[in-house]
Amino acid sequence: MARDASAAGSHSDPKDQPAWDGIPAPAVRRLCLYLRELEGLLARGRLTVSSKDLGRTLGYTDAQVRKDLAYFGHFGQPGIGYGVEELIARIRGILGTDKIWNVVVVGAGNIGQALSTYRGFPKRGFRIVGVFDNNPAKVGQRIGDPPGVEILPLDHLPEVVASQDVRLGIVAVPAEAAQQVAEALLAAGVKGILNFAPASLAMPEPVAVVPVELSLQLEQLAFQIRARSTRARAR
Amino acid sequence: MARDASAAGSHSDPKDQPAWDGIPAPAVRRLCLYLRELEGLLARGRLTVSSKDLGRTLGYTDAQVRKDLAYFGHFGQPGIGYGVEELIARIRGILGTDKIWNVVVVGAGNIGQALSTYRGFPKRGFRIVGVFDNNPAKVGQRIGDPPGVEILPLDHLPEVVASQDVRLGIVAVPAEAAQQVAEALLAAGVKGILNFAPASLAMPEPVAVVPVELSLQLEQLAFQIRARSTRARAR
DNA sequence: GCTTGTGAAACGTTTCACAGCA
DNA sequence: TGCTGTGAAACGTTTCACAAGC
Repeated sequence: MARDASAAGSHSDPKDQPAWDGIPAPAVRRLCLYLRELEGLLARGRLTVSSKDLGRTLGYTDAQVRKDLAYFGHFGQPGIGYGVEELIARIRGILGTDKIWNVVVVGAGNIGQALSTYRGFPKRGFRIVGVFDNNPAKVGQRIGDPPGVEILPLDHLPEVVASQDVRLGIVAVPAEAAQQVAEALLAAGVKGILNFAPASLAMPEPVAVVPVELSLQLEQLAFQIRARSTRARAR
Repeated sequence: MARDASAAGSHSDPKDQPAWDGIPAPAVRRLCLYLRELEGLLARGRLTVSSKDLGRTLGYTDAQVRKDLAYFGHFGQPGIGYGVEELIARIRGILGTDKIWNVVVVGAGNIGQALSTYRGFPKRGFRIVGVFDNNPAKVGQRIGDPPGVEILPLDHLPEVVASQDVRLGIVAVPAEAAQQVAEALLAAGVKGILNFAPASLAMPEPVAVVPVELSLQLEQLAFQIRARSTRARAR
């Protein structure tokens, strides 16, 4: 199916798009998980790790781990394994998170505010440099404790995106406003959108959209649980 | 790879596990998206929809839509398409969201509180019936405006889960506490966990875990954007 | 005409199995 | 011996193409 710039919902999320440049999307996903695992190992003083050890806690086979890493180069030593510290640096380099990414959040409701102050982001190389909302009651307020970023009206978006080289945006507005907000982000020059709104965003190709709608996740969990209990009943 | 009850991180999320009862996980994911799309169509007064129309806005082919639906039965009429209202009911039945699911949230930090008051959940059949936190400063407070559920200490978890038939739990605590909290949920009888903590949860088979760590999503988006620009540069 | 449902082909990903190396 | 990296096989999912139905 064509996904050209004129197409309506290109909805290009990592689970749909099979691969970027020959790298399977699931492999990229796992890379992020390996990174988290490796950081834990490093904290515990581990110097090297085998593909088997790295995969075990995550529930993957050793072959899977090796294939995933081999897409990007030869990082391991036969008989030894992978150097924990080196592999962390390599994966960060692959993901691009060895440098800081500036991010804007649109929507200062509960979710937007929670994301804006989420401590996990800075730890991983993402910095929230702007929070936007058109609600006059919210504009001007500062988010967080201690107060941090000021909530700005949406028309300041282009300025902030341009001046701070922002490439990522988070949409945390109601479904009705989502498309419009996404278009504003696109126009401002953002290259990727994390979408928390319960709506499909129609975006032209150059913008990547990852839908993280929260109900969606619960729905899948619900199906999974029911499938299991049904299976159990069938036995 | 064996994923038996004794294995460490079984980490059984929908993108890893290829299928439940022969249904591909991606198909279930898309089912949730179709549902959202159909609700929009219903609101706009549409009575029937073809697989082509339903797929278009989401970026899927007509064949994909038909195959996904065909896993569960014959809902369409040749020459006509699918009845919007009927299909909504069918998909809800498949996902199990035609009935209300009670959910508990553990962790009353920013994310936990935002989730506890998220309006999208009740609309989709999920009701938050308990919020837990061991921080004495938080226990006893009521979340939301107007004030709703009271924050309870973790030792009330088993009682609430049992009395309200809770099958789903959301983990919104720091990484260090995540495994312990997950075990408490398991012990209380929860069947599925949505994990917002940046840690892999080791859970025995009967519990399904969906990791939704927020940094993970941004990391994948970052890789995607870089892959695109690299590709563009290579041309 | 248009649309569904579905076998069969095409495609992509994961697993296997082993050569090569520390 | 233990481990990586990798072709080849196995597996699963998506796309194609068309018979059957409205």
